[in-house]
Amino acid sequence: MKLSTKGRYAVMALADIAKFDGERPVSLRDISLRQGISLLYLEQIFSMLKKNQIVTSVRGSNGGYKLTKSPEQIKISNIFSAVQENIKTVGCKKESKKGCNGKSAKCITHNLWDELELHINEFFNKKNLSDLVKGKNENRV
Amino acid sequence: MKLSTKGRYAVMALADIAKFDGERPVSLRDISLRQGISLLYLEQIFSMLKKNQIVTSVRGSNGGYKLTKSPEQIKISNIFSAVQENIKTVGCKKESKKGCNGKSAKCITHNLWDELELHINEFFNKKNLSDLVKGKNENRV
DNA sequence: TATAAACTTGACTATTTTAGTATGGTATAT
DNA sequence: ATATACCATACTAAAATAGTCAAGTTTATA
Ligand code: FES
Ligand code: FES
Repeated sequence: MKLSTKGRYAVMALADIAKFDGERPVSLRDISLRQGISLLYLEQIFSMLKKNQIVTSVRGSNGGYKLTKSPEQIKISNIFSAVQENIKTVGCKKESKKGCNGKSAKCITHNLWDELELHINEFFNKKNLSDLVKGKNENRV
Repeated sequence: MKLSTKGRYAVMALADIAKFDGERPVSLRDISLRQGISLLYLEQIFSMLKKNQIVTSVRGSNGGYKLTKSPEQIKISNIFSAVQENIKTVGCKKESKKGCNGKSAKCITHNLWDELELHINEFFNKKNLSDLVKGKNENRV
């Protein structure tokens, strides 16, 4: 079980914007250089973030992206669902009455994985962007 | 982020043994039929479980596998580490002083992922096999 | 003692997911 | 004008996952 780069980079990039936020929008080029993420990959990610109203864009020279809300209002769970990074712990389709492996009933472990998923989602709901930017004085980039 | 079948099946199969535990060892063939998991795949998984002393084996006809400890004593985290299903939330090497993407310092999101990993591992440390088998009266297989 | 059930080991492979690239645009500040 | 920066779609290489295959060894039981 590994967290994919898409979700991690999305949070990383948005935290970068939150940190360097000001009058002017932040360009992907700057984020790319500061965070060491491919520019082309960032464009792909930000296309999704924009579609889901996490950011707005300013085109043209000196353009870039801005957060639509204050960092406190942007939860990690919002970011993750925007880039379609979702946690799947169960082996079955959740809504379906059927279990995994085509069995007719939910398997013996189903509740365990379900509970885990709940735990993780709770964590992502509690955390927001400002939690990441708070320690501006620390030597993190 | 998806939980792999290796970890899920391992827990599933061990819960099956816990449930049908008795004098005789439980054969992989029975587990395969009851849980709908490929016999060949189960063999691979149980080879690891045995190496890590989660189960003992009885060879030959009427043989099979038995738990080495009581279900209460077998934590999900034990099972996961036995089959090498480990959670990776961070993008960097944990021990290294370096951050992800070859940066010299830990990135702005590092602590967040680290905290998440801690949460998940806590969950797996709290849960054991007997938690799964308790509800024998429910209509789960 | 023949036989079948069941564990043991290592290598192999197909599928899926991830993590990007590549290409060819459009909009706008200077 | 032109460079900067967003926008959109398609493609691809690499890694991880989810198994399969082959060739055994061991032992209960008929
Ligand atoms: S995980 Fe849902 S039925 Fe097995
Ligand atoms: S996750 Fe550890 S440095 Fe980025």
